[in-house]
Amino acid sequence: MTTKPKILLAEDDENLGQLLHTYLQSKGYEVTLARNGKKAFQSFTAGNYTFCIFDVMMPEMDGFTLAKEIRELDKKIPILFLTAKAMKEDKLQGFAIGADDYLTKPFSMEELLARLEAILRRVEGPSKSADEQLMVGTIPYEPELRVLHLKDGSKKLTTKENQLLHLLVKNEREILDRQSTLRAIWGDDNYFNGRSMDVYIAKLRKLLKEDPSIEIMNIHGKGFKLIIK
Amino acid sequence: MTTKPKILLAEDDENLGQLLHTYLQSKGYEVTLARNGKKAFQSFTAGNYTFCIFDVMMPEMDGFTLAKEIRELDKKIPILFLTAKAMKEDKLQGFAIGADDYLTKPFSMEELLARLEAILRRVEGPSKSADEQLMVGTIPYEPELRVLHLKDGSKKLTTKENQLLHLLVKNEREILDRQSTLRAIWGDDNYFNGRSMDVYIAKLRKLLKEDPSIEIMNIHGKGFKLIIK
DNA sequence: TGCCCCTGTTAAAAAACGTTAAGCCTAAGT
DNA sequence: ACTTAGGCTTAACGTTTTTTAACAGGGGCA
Repeated sequence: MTTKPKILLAEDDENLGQLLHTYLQSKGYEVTLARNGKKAFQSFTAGNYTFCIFDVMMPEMDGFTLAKEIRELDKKIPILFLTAKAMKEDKLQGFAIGADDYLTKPFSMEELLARLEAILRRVEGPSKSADEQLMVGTIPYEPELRVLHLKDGSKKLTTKENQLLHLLVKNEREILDRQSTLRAIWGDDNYFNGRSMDVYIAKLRKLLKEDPSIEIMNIHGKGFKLIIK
Repeated sequence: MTTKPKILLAEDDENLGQLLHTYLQSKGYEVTLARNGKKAFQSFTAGNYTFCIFDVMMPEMDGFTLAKEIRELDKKIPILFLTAKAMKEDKLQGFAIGADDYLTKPFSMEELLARLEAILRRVEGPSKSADEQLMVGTIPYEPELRVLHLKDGSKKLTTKENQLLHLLVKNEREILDRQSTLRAIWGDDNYFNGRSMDVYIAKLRKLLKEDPSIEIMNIHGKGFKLIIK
């Protein structure tokens, strides 16, 4: 099966819902967005889905109950939960085990995508590899292999260099928010991690200097933005 | 056709444990009985199981936590819980959704068997049973026999080499978390075991060098990742 | 203008990892 | 009991990666 996976997304928050919808679509998934559990359930029975993402807290029918109902119909479809931060540990535990995965709000899109793809990979077998070849300006870049193909030989990136560059590239022409980025890569946005990030921005700038049309622009007080002229 | 499924049974009650053990064996399963969660975890990492049955209440490490640790290493292995009757509803819910199934004590052997086989039937798919022949890049690898078929003869792996390689292979393209791995194979993630693991990574790298498309990549501060280019 | 906070950059310090070899333990054979 | 061999751990040393420090500009705003 090489068709793109169909994802059922149940999220009542308009903003987050739309955001996830467009993001996942841009990553090549076919997404159905349902505003509550009941609608989600209806969609589920109508369509042929390969993956579910449910917000736990929703009107009409919560993600919990929804999952239960769906498990009645399909015992093996992967379900990923989005849970509120305030959720109690012992409840979370329940999810952690049985749900295929769960994410605590707030989370980064990248994190969601990573988890999702990890699960899909397992379920579908190692048939397709996400071994994409991106371009940063004129420079070929393979994020999975952490390699940048510069004119004078290939440069292996370090973990952090790669994470940061990958984020920049995936969000080309969009502001990469300082705080979110720090939380995504460093786990915490304290002062020192911030400085560390600045150091890595400098490193990347130096690496990418070979193509003068590439610019990592600073948006004062906001973050960075990758621009290809 | 596959060989008989290997079941990991974790149950602290001697009587019930023995009973289930013999019963399941008589039904054609290969069963390993662990008396507590910690031992179960060790067994899990040592052997190649297709199914788990965990008592929720156990000394050392409860079935809950056990499942959580195991899910770090194998996202799709079916887990069936045995729960006490007195268990609270909302905790049960957690299980109900995510666990592949659960049984409330007391239950009949027949019931257990029925559920077990129901799950196995629907999971079956690409049956990854014992004595399978995996491929690491172009190198044939038999985890059960702990043998790697290199160009210049077969190499018998040591216990640790095999455990680590098996984990890497099962989690190809995914990060193998340092801590989880250490707990899984060494039982404890202290400094020295960490260094020991690094030594084994070096050994594996040397062994697998014959296929240059194989890379054991380090994710700084996180763990390792097996990548086949 | 002057001040403060944010960023740019380089270098030093610290932490994590890579690798080889020596030590230690255990189990098997004598 | 002695010896040997294999497997695992610890030590030692080298390298890489990341963080922290230090200093130098800049941007925005009173």
